Amino acid sequence: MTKGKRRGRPIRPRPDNAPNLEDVARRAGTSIITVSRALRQPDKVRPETRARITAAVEALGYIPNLAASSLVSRRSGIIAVVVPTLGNSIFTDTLHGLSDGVTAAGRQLLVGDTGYSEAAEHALITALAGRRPDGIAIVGIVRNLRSRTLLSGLGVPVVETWDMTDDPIDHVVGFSNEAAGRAMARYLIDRGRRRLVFVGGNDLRSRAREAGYRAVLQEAGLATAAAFFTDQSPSSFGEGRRLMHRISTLEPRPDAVFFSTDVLAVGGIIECRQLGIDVPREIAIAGLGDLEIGRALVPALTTVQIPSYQMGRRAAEILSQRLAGADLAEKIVDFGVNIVARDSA
Amino acid sequence: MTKGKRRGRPIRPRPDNAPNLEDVARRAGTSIITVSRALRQPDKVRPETRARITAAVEALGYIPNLAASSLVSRRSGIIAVVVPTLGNSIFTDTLHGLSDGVTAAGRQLLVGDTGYSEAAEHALITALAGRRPDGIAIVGIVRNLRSRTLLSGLGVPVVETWDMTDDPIDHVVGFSNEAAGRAMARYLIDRGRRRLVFVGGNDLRSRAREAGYRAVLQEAGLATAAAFFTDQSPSSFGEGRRLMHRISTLEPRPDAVFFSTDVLAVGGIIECRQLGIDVPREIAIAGLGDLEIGRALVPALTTVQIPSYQMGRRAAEILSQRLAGADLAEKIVDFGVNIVARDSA
DNA sequence: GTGAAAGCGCTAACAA
DNA sequence: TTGTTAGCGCTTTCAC
Repeated sequence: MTKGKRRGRPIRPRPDNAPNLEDVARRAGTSIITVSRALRQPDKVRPETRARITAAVEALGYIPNLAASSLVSRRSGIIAVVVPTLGNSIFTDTLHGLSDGVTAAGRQLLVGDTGYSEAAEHALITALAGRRPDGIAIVGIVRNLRSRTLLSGLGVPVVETWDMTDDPIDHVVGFSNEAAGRAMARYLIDRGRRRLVFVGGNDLRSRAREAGYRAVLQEAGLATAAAFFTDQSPSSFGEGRRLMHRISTLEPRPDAVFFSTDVLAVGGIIECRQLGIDVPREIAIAGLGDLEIGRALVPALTTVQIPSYQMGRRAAEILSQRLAGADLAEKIVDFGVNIVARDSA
Repeated sequence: MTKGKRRGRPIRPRPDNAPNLEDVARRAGTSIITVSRALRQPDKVRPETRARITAAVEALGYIPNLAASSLVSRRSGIIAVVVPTLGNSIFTDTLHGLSDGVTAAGRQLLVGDTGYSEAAEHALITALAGRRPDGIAIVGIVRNLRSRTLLSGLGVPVVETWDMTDDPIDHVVGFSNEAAGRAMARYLIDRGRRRLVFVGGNDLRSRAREAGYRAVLQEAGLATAAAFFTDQSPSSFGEGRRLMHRISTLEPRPDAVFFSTDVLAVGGIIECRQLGIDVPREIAIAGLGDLEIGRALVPALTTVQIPSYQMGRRAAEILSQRLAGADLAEKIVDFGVNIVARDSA
C-alpha cells in the first residue's frame, strides 16, 4: 500500500512533514511492523535488520508518534498531575518528586493547577482525562463528589497526597494536618507555654491544623487559642510579619505562636527581632513545612516536617507498581508527623 | 458498521470501558460525525439534535479521546515545557505563568526537567516531541546543536526563556544575565564600593552574571572581583551563610558582595548579622531574583528583579498567537534588567 | 443540517 | 524472524 494513497479516491499527501514508520520501513527495506518491533523489542529483530532500521531512524530523525501508539495500545505513558497552585514551592516539591519517580519509567507528566477552585479542579480533571493518562496524582484530597466519581470511573490508579483520609479514591500518600496541629500544640505545652496563638490560612489543610491545635489546648484545660487568619495563598513572609506585629500587641502577650506555614513563621521571627522580642524566651515561634530557610535562620525555626518531595516520589512509585500489575493492599500511606525541634520554640 | 466487529473475522470487544463517539451517537440516535460536530461546533448542529447529544454525553460520562483527535487533526493541544529543575521556585514561577497563559486557550502542559544535563535535555526533548506538541517552551537557552536542530525541525513554535541570545531557535523571552551582572557592579561602584566580591554557581546563567560583573570592574579600573562558587543547584540559604563566613575572613575585607541568587544573598545577610557585621555600612549585600523573602528581611535585600512569572506568561502568549496564525516579527523579547534598591546595598 | 467513507500512525493478533 | 490484516477513536472531505 502506497503512502498517502489507498483503494479509494486519492487523498492529498500528508501535510505533516514528520517521517512515520512507513518512511523508515521503506528506507530500511523492511515492513513497518518490523520497525515498530525493532524500536520496542530490539531483541526480537535480527541484529542485521535492526542495524538498517537504526540507521534509517537516525537518518530521517524519526520520532514515534505517541498519540497513535497510545490510541492503539491503550497506554499513554502519561501521568496526570493536579496541583492547587504552581506558585507555591511546597507543592512543586511534590511535583519534583513525581517527576523524578515517573521519568525513570519513561512516563511523562501532564500538569495543571486549579487555583484552589473546585470548579476549576473538575474541569481540569475532565480535560486531563481526555488524554487517557495511565495514572493520576493529586495534591490534596478531592472533596467534590462528581470529581471523585469521575476519577474512580477512569479505571486507572489514582493517588491523593498532602492530606489524610480514611476513604481515598484509590490511594492516599500524606499526613494528617490535624495530627500536625495536635503535635505542635503538645510540643509547645510540654515546653511550658500556656498562652498559645494559631495563625493560618483559610484553606482546608490549614483549618485542619487549627482544629488539632485547639483540640489539644482544650484537653489540656488551657484557654482557647487566639487565631489569626490570612487570605493570602500562598502566604508570604511579609504577611507573617504583619500578623506577628498584631499579635505582639495582645494583652496579655502570648508566649507561643504556631504559624500554619514556615513562610509565615519566618516572617514572625523577623518581626520579633525587629520589635526586640526575644525568641524563644519571650515568645516561642513554630511553623510547618521545614523549609530550608528555617534551618538557616537565627534563631533556627522549630517546625513540623513535611516530606513534600518524598510524598511525590512515593506517589510515583505507587503508580508505577500499579501499572506494573501490582495489586497493592496498602491503600493508605501516612507519613506521620515529625516535629523538628530547633531554637525558636 | 457495528462497534467492535467489522467485515473480517470478529475481534474481541473493546477492552476499554470508556464510551466513545459511537456509543454517544447510538444513544442519541444520530451519527458519530454529528456528535463530533455538536461538541466542537455546536452552532452547526440543530438545537434539537444537540440536546439529545448533550444528554447522551452526560448520561454516559463521555470524554473525548484526545489521542485520537490529535492523531487525525494534527493538533495535540499540548505545550511541552522543559525546565532545568522543578526544585527551584524561581523556575516553577515561570511554569506558573505558562500554566496561566496556556490554559485559557484550553491547552495543557507536558512538563519535564533535565537536572541541568544536556544529555537529559536532549532525551527529554525527544520524548516530548513524540507527543507532537503544538508548541514548546524552554527555561533556558538550548546550547546543544543537535537539540536545536531537532527543535527547529519540529515545525512548531518554540520559545526559549530566562536568558538572552541573538540567535534564538525561534523566539526568546528573557533578560541578559550578563547585563544583570553589569548593572549590579555599576550600582555598587556608584555607591562607593571598591572591594567587590562575586558569589555564584557553576551554571551558565551564573557565569554570565559573573562575566558582566567583572567586565564593569575592569572598565572602572578596580581590582578583579574575588569569586566564590557553589556546586549546589539549586543554591541554599545555608550555603549562602557558609560562603559569607569565608568571605568575612578575607583581608582586606570586601565592602560589597553580589550573590548570584537571592537565596544565597539572604544567607549572606543572616550570617553577617550573626557575625556582627553591619549591612550595608561595613559590607553591602546584593542578590538576584527579587524573592519575597528579600523584601521582608531586615535589612531588606537589594536585588536584580527577575520577572519569572511574567516570562512564562509572555512565552505562553507568544505561543498562543503563533498557534492562532500570527507571524510575529519580534523574535526577541528582552525584559531588561531592573535593580531594586533596598537597604542592604 | 446530516452523513458515509477514508485514513491519521501506530500495535495486537495471527499467520507464514 | 518477519509480515499481513484489522482497527484504536477520531476528524476531514465530500456528497446529499
